[in-house]
Parts: sequence; C-alpha cells; structure tokens
Amino acid sequence: MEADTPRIEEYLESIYKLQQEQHPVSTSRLAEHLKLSAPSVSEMVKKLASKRLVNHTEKGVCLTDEGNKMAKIVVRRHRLSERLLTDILGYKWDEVHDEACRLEHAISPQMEDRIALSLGNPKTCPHGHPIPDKNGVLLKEKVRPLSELKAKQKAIIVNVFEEDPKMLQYLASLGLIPDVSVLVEEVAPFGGPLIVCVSGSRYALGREVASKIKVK
Amino acid sequence: MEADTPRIEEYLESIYKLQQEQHPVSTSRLAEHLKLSAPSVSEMVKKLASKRLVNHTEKGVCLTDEGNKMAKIVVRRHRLSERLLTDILGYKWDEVHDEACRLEHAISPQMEDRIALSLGNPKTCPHGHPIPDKNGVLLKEKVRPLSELKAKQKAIIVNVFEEDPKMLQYLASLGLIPDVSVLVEEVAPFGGPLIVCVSGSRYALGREVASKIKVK
DNA sequence: ACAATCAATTAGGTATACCTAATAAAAAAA
DNA sequence: TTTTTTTATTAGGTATACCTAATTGATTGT
Ligand SMILES: [Mn+2]
Ligand SMILES: [Mn+2]
Ligand SMILES: [Mn+2]
Ligand SMILES: [Mn+2]
Repeated sequence: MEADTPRIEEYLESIYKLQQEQHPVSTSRLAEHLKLSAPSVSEMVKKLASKRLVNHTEKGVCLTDEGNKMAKIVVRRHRLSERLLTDILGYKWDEVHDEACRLEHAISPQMEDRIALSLGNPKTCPHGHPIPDKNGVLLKEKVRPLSELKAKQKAIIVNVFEEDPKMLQYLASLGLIPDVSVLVEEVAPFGGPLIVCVSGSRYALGREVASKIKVK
Repeated sequence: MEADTPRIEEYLESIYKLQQEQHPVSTSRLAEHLKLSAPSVSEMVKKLASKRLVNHTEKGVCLTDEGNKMAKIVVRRHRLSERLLTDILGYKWDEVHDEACRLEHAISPQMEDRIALSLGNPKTCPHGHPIPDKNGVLLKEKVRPLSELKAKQKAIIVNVFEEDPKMLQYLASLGLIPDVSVLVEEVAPFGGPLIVCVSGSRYALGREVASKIKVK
C-alpha cells in the first residue's frame, strides 16, 4: 500500500464526478475532463487499477469500494474548501472551483475536521452538492433537471451541476441558486426555452442551461 | 521564464529563513533544513541559480532580488495561513507550521488578499514573525534573544524562533508567547539557566530555550 | 606537512507524470 | 460488407525532483 499523490486524488475525483452521468467512465471522457492526453490517462488508469482503486473493464473505468472511499474524502475536502472560501473568505460561488481544486490536496484530516466544525458542519457546498460526512455517508436528494418540468410546475433548486464561472455568474445574476423556488411558466416547443419565474422576475432559459439546474 | 513549482517555493522559503541566521547559506545547512540529501540540494541550487533566483558563490547561496521577492510571497502566504488556522479554525500555535507549509503552495494571489482582508490585515503570524505586505515590505523590529538579558531586566516577547511543536507547547504552557512581558530575575553563571518571571509565575529557563525567544 | 574530517559536487540511477506518433480494436456510416 | 471514424493502447521520449556511491576540494588537528 503506497502513498496517494495529489494526482491520484485528482483522477479519483474526476472519475467520481463523471460516474454520476455515465456509469463506467470512458478513458476519453476522463482525459477530456482532466484536460490530459488519452495515453496519459490510459497509463494512469492502469496504475489506479494496480492499486485496486478502480476496475478497468471493456466498458470503462469504475471506482472500487476503496477508490470510492478515497474519492469521497477528496470530494468532502473540495466542498468544505468551497464553503470556507464563500462563507469565511467572502468568495462568490463562481470563483471557488479552481481554488478548491488546489486546496483539497493540501488539507489534512485534522484541517478537514476543523473546517467542518468552524462552519457548523455544512451539509452542502455553495452549489448545493452534498458534503460527504467523515464516514463517507452522503445524503443525496432525489432531483431532476429543471428542463424536465412541465408548464405551471413549481420546484425548489437543489443544486447546479456546472462549474464554469461565466455560467455560474449568469445563474446567480438571475437568482438561480440553491434553495430558491422556481415556477415554470411555459415551455416552448421543439426544444425551445423555458420561461421561468424566480423571485418575482421572469426569464427565458435555454434547455441546455435548464438541464444543469437540478430541482426537487 | 518558466513556471515556479512548489519545490522551488520551498527552497526559496528555506533559504530566506536560514539567511536570517547565517548570511550566505551553505548547501549542507539547506539540505539539513529541507531534510534532503546534499546532492539533491546541490542540483536544485544549480537550477535556482540558472533561473536567477539565487547567487551561488564559494561562500554559499544567497537570494537575488528576484528570489527574495518570491521568497517573501511564500513567507506571506505561510504566515497568513498560520493566522487563518489559529484565528479562524481554532488551531493552537504548535499545530500550524506543517499545515501552513503545505497550504502556502495552494494559495493564489486572490486567496492571499482575501485571507488578509478577512483577518484584518494581521501584522504577524502566531509566533510573532512579521507578515510581509503585498509589496514585500516587512517591518522587522529590532530584537535580541531573551538569553542576552541581564538580571533585573524586563522586556516584551516579540517572537519565538522555533517551530518544533513540543517546544512551542512548552513555551505556551509557561505563557511565553508574543506580547507578553518578562522579567529576568536572575541569570545563573557558566551558561546556566535564567530565572524569569512571567505573568506572576517564576520559571527556570535553559539558555538554549531562552535564545529562541526574541524580545524588545 | 600530512592525515583526518567535513563540504560540495559529479556520476549514475529511480519514480512520477506528462507528451506525441503509431497502431490496434471497436463502432458507426456508407 | 467495406470503409471511415472514434476510442484505447503501445512505444518511445521528456522534465522534475529525488536518491546512493564515489570523487574532489577545503579546513583543521597534530
Ligand atoms: Mn484538485
Ligand atoms: Mn461545489
Ligand atoms: Mn511549504
Ligand atoms: Mn509562524
């Protein structure tokens, strides 16, 4: 059992994330997400497999129990870092992803505990994603994309599956943030936009954008 | 001009620190401080010299202006991290060095600003060392080691030049922390201990220990 | 003055994590 | 079915940052 490096953490975190969309993750998707060449990823996946952190089948890559456990630790540190950045250091939600992605690898178990304690054990990151607890337990709410709602339906935003700063800024400017209530006034046909009503204002939202917003 | 890595930062920070004791820093001293082999350091110093971050003469290694500037950025981040850890996350002063030594490399200029702002632009780290400002300006107080005081002299602790957790715990248990007033009651001859009076209590302090405590 | 000691470098080697170019295998299109 | 495209891997190579062993150079004690 060897030490785990920041890079291994990064791979596990990416695989964890991509698994939520598409279960066995393809090498190419992983390479794209990590912004690395396919051969680099291919090679590293082999190493992860040899450390029993992933299973590598024809279908793609899946985290093992051990890999999943490690990934959740990294995710916990990432999301706690984000909360530290927003709640204590005054960052906006569109500024935290990259910072947290560096910080997460410099956080010890003790610091993890201290941050959680100082923040009052937050349950989610600023984007609404659940923070796994110390034991890796994660309460995942049942959600669906806003884009699936029908006209006249109302829902509450749970989280935003997006990390592009521009997009997050845009969403925040419309007030589309977790815990906010949204009413879909109408849905344009042929994949057209949704007209949504949020805190008294009315906006047209593209389907693509709406699909990133998860509601309950 | 290439990117600077965490390792380069680490070397610069060490050289900066060691320069305060002994001006041109020897390779061996640097190796000892970084806990690396002499050849590794020899090699890296060559790289630092080729990047014009240090001058390497027969006497030893000195930071160039450019190297000094970079070192002070790292020192600023280190000391701000320490303050974040103690003031916001509730760490004790003996627990912060190693954590800060990892964190400092994961802190962006923006985060540096935010931490400083959130903490009210602190002037020193928890051990009393000055935090360089954004422009690298550093107000260094004129101090001398507590061990140089004569009997009946009184002084105020400015900082503690020590990072060993055990020693810091010990000092804190005696109340020997920055800004505290100390009276030297007597000085035993032949390099013997100092009897000091601090916040109402009387303690015997070894010379070695007392020399780490800088007072004004 | 000369041997012993200490300091620094050279030589040669390892592990990690990335790359491009070439190739093989699988899936999709024609 | 055959061709084209996409996906994944192999082959070969680079940069970084470490190591031990051997060597050279300088300092010091006798
Ligand atoms: Mn990361
Ligand atoms: Mn988040
Ligand atoms: Mn460091
Ligand atoms: Mn300090």
